[in-house]
Amino acid sequence: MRMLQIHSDGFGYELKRKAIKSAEKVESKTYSTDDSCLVNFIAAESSDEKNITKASSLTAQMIASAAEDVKEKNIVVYPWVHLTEAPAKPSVALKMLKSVAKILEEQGYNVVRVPFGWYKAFSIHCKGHPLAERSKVLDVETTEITEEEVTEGEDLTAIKAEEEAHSKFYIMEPDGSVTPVEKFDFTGFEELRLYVKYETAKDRTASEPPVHIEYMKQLELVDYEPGSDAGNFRWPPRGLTLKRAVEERVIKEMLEYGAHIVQTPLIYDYQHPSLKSYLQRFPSRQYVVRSGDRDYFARFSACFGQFLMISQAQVSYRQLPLKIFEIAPSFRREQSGELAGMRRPRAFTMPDIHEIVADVEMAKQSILKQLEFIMKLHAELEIQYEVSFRILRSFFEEHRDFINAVVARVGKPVMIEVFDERYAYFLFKGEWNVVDAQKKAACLGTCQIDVENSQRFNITYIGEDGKEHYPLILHTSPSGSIERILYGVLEQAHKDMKRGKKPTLPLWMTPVQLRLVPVDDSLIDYCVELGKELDKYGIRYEIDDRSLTVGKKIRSAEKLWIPYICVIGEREKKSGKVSVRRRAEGDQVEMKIDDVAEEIASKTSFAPKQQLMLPKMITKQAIFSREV
RNA sequence: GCCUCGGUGGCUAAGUGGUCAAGGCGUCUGCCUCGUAAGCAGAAGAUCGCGGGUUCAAAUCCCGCCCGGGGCUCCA
Repeated sequence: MRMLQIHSDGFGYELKRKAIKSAEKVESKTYSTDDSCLVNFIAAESSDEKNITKASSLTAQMIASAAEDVKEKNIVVYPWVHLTEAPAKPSVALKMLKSVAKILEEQGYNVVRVPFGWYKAFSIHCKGHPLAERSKVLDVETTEITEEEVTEGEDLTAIKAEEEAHSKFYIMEPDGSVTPVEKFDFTGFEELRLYVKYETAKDRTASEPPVHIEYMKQLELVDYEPGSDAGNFRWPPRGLTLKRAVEERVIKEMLEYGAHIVQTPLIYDYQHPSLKSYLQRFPSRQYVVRSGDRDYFARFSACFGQFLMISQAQVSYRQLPLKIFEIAPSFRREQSGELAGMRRPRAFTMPDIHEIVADVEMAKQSILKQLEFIMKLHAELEIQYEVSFRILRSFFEEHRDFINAVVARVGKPVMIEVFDERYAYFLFKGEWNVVDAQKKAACLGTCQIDVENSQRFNITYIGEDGKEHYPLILHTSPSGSIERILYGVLEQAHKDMKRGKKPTLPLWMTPVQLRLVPVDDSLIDYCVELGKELDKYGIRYEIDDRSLTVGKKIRSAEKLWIPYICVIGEREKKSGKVSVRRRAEGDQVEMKIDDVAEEIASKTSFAPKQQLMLPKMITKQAIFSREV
């Protein structure tokens, strides 16, 4: 906000014509007074948009203080955009000026607010005393520091630092060579080209909706819930089956990695000292939960719950690296315009592991180990992904061998962002991204070296010397949120379809792996018998017991992308085999039911057995959003 | 949050001021007992997102709100 203040003998204006479409409606086009008044020409700036309330109240404060100095009760608030080169949007400016006027009125001043959005003539007569002409500049953020009560350790400079930090983008190849992105030959790396373009040029135009949204409804996986807040989804049984299958898969991997599995609360106290400080890092995007006369926020990640838990645990150097894992919902109240299906919801399920390490050396070793499960899980998603690393320049230069080893393990060219000043809690961050049909990118897995939060949350371990030490913390999501995974696999299915392949979901997570299709009603009982064999292998199947033609039943199963469709008639009952349509192979073969089960089981042996979470008989299943 | 486009039975979708709001899918009933992507016939199902306004008359025009898509911004 910028402001020119004139203490004047009298003031008048006349509206000439509208300067902008959204000019305020007015009753009278002229105003004039001979009374003494303090005229404030005010320009709202784009920086004020970050916190209009604060900007308004500080501006009002400045005016009141100036009015106090010259003992003036009459105030004129005059919108004058020409004071700044970075004006706020008109709507914001108007909101702010209205708010300033209101605050001053409440304090007992006589306020005249000059209409917004008009070309005006005005007359003024400056009193000419030493305090009669003054100008003020308000920076919402820096002023906030001096005006607000700030507890020790709070770091308000971070957000600003992030804006000002400047960084360079490179492509790093598995052999360790580094090329600035603008000089790299992307031939053969089309998705990496798109990803880099998205990250650096910030080209974000899309005309079509994200393709996964259509599929998520048709396949009856997940759907909007108009009765909830935007970005909070409902999961019908097919989708829930998939979600659980993925969750259980990640949990299994984390247990094998040696993690402690925990669960922590969903809501947290705004007033808790560590959390208060942590929240200063981030814009206010929290869901607020009112309980009694106190406010809590719904967690936006699993970090604090785990940090608070570890900070009160007994940890010895003998247990390092110590691994804590949790998978549970998190909530971020993103701006409504940012929401986009499963790419960006407001409620999501995030697998989150925190690894406590003694020092940078141990951190590097652990990262190399984490890379193994991150790479493995992403491979199991059967999606194309692009990897990037964001690294503090000093760390990049001092640990070049480590960076080389990391990129070599990824095994293909990656994007590297090297930044000069640390703008967040990490000095090293890896991201595994998908690029979708809209040419937009979103991050799945991530791993970060956090050098800040052990102090903030007072997390310590007892070293060999018997003394307390602050560790480093590795923040890692082995797979990204379940919602993002679904987004990734559906977008991948779309890419496959464009290349002429039938779209599929990975066999281990697809809700129904096999459907038994009897050619007529008399064979339903036999299908139930066959189902018992499938149960022995933990195969997820259902039986199409509807009275439909075989063609119709096949079509129905194909529309749901069911990977194995088994047709059963008298012939099969006699031969003891079933006729199998295999989606991935695109063929039709005669097999014994045990062999089909064996095949599915062996292709999915790495995943825990997951039950299908609805009745097996299709006539007993409600229709939520599938077509047939 | 701002800008912009949209919302019509469970799904899809025609209708842009004037009779009982078209069709398709699905659902239900009956027939057919069926061999690898849509068998036949009939029936039920809609306060046209919600609220207000303009008009003799509103799904249709205007205002506000809710939900969704896209853009800006943002992405801990």
